[in-house]
Amino acid sequence: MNTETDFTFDDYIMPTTYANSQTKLDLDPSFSTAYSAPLLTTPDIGFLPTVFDLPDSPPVSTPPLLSSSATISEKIAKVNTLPDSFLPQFFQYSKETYENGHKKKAKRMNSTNGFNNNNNSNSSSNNKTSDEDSTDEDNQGNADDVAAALEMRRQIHIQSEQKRRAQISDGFQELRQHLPGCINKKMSKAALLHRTVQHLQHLKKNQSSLLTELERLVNENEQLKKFQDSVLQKQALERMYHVSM
DNA sequence: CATTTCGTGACAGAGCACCT
DNA sequence: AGGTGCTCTGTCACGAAATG
Repeated sequence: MNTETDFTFDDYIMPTTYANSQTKLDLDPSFSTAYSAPLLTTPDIGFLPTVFDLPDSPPVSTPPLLSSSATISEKIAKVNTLPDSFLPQFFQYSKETYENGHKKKAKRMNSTNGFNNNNNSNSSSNNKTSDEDSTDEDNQGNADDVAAALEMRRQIHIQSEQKRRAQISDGFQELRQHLPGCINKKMSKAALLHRTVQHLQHLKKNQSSLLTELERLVNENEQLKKFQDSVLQKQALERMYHVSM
């Protein structure tokens, strides 16, 4: 399990199928490493840490248990909080825009200056021609320049719109990849969005039931631990009684 | 025929230059 | 310093064309 700061998208989305419990719950590291004893497998729960370790050997020093309320609350908060490493994916485009800001500004300045310079050169040429009286050729040249500028602006606008649509399409394609049953399946964008909402609701429901089950197991483990302690205490007293006899 | 793709105009926001 | 005008960029909505 990754640390809280090293969180990936896959870690964030909890697995949907736990029925065949070959996949064990990915709990807190302290939980899985604390119990080196083999795990009891139960048909409904899937796994259960063994707390019954009752040979004559002295009681094993058990690591600190998960405190039911605090840890569960922490789990819930963790699951419902976006990890930092996930956030840049949302702001990727803005970040690129920010990082390229200076380049774009410079480019813009160059283009505007170039355009203005052209205009200035044109105006200067106009001044020259104004001395010689304006001719149809100059008017035609200005008209051509304006038309070229408009055409360039139009092409830029078209490319900008194409880029934007490509980003949207990529987003839908990526979304499709993450939705079970939607890969390589023909589905309209509206249906895809609807399916996404359904899937999110399903994940939230699964998450809720898993956290409930986790809480139940932690409580059960605490009860078993108390029972283990009482049994060990009883055994110790009986040993003392037999020795003194 | 529903859906997607594409070009286009309109608009908002940001940045810059120029003017007062 | 603040106002103004201009340009650029990104976004949205619309209609037409293309697609399956």
